[in-house]
Amino acid sequence: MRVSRLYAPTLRENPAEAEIISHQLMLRAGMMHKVASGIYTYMPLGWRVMKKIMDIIRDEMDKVGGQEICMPVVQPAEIWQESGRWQVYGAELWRVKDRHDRDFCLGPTHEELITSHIRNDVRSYKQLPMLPYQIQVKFRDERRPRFGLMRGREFMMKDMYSFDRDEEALDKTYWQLYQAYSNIFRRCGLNCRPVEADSGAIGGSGSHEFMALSENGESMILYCGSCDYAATDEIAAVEPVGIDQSEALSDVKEVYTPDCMSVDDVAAFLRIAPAKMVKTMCYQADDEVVAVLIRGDRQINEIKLQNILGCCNLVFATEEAVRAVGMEPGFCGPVGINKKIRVIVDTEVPLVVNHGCGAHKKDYHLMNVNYGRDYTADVIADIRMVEVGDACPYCGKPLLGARGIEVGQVFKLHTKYSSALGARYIDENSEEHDMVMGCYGIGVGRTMAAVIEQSNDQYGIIWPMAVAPYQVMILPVNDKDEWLVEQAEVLYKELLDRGVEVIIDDRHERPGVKFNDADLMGFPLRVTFGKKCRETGKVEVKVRASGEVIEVDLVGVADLLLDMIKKSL
RNA sequence: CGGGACGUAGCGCAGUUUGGUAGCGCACCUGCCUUGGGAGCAGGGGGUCGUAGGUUCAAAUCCUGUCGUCCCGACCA
Repeated sequence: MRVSRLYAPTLRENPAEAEIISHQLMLRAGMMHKVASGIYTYMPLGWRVMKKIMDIIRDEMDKVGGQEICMPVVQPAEIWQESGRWQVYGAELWRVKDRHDRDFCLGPTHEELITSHIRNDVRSYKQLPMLPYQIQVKFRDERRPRFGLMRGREFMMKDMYSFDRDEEALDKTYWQLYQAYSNIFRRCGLNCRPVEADSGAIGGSGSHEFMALSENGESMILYCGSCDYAATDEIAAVEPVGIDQSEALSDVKEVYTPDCMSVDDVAAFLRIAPAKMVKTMCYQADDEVVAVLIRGDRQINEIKLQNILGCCNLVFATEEAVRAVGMEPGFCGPVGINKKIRVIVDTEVPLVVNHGCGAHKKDYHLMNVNYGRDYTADVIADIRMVEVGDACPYCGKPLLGARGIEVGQVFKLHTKYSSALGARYIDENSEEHDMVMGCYGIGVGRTMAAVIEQSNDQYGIIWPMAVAPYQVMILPVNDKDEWLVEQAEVLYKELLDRGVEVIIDDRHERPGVKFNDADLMGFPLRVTFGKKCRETGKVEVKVRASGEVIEVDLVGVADLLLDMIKKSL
């Protein structure tokens, strides 16, 4: 490629809309254009990177027995109604109608569709496992698209679905994909960490997210510095910590606490630590109101809570709903609570001796309350949001925190979709079983953005060799020097012939402009043809990542470049 | 969906308070000059001021509606 012909409108200044570095650099390097909020055109440089990432993915998918297919973007409503997700999926599901007023949607994911194919095509255990995958555009009408490709409404995603005969086989497939994912992100040059994750609305249990570590990540992860444990803050398990456990139980005392609605108010008013309080929060879980108890200084993890309750909708109960079950908003407590209300208690609460809590009465709290003596729970469970410094659930060492970009996720779906859509097979004994499924996604654009987040400097992008849009840039400093230009052109042709992805900056520009664009676009290797070449026959090879400059004889520079490329792949 | 801000040339912005010929920098085109880190000089092209309506002799500027975009929050395979 010649830069004079390259369709890559570079910008000297950052567009105002871009907040994070990857978004800014992609726009400045002319890799993409915004079309609408969360919808982008990939320009030639951006698309070359996308294709390289996709090829790495294909290679690893094929290695584990995957077979690439391509399913449509538009899907009929029927299969979504069959799985029940037509109702469950909210406004994020982009619904459209055809000219006959029939319902369709733009696929946000393809479990329904692939399962409907497999149920028709696969009947016998002899055909399992089956591992179809695709790299396809997905649509999710996000409430708030953000950060360029990081969270778009239209985005490129690889999704594989596995169909196995039983849990044991699924487990094997799952860990093969887990390993394949580790390979993919390593080959893309990402510093990536798999973490235990919630399986979310897609259902099922057993999931890992692959997190590219980055300050700009949208997810919080907790990990242990001493062992392998790592999890998202959504599910990270925590060990309960006791408070004043040697203290003797005291008698319950009612105290007047005017205008003290929050834990902090009460704790300040009574001069006790918030950790000595227990707060009672009321949630609307589908049709039921539940009371949830947690230590005053802790936060409830609503994902853990929802998983324990097994409900679809979990929201904070309205004041009316709270009053309707006989409680006083702001002064809720577990003692003497309406017996019809389920009480969920965090594992730490029974370990707080002589704690404070609401008295069920406006402007009053109770002191010296104790679990077991004064009240009981329907469920005791870990429903607490993890905090940095909490003990690792495996080895007890303090957990560390980091932010991450979720670039991939592997799920065990079990039989959620196969049973809903009737994907069954016949075993050796002529018995029919639901297939056991898994699904495995990778955000391609997000992976590209994550690479840039992790690999850039003040001058621009620093592409790892494996995903660079071009491996080598040839840069003749002075285009008036015909001899010099000719030497550069000879090398350009030789590299092309030898299969190197090479680009030559043949523009009539001053050197500074060329150097800056080369740095911005981030090509891993740069060969500079300058005065030195005429005087000594040497050119400069500059390594973008390290800044290292090697002076080499023009003769043999192609061999050197091929060698350097090979070593960095 | 709640809160905040912004829509003026491809990009970054000024002009709006106090209505009166639409501007600056970058980019682009021509010429000269320059060629190892976004040079200089001279000339030039490009904008229904998001959009619809209203007030006014006169609207980028004031009023109303509407659309879009971004940020914070809520939400999220």
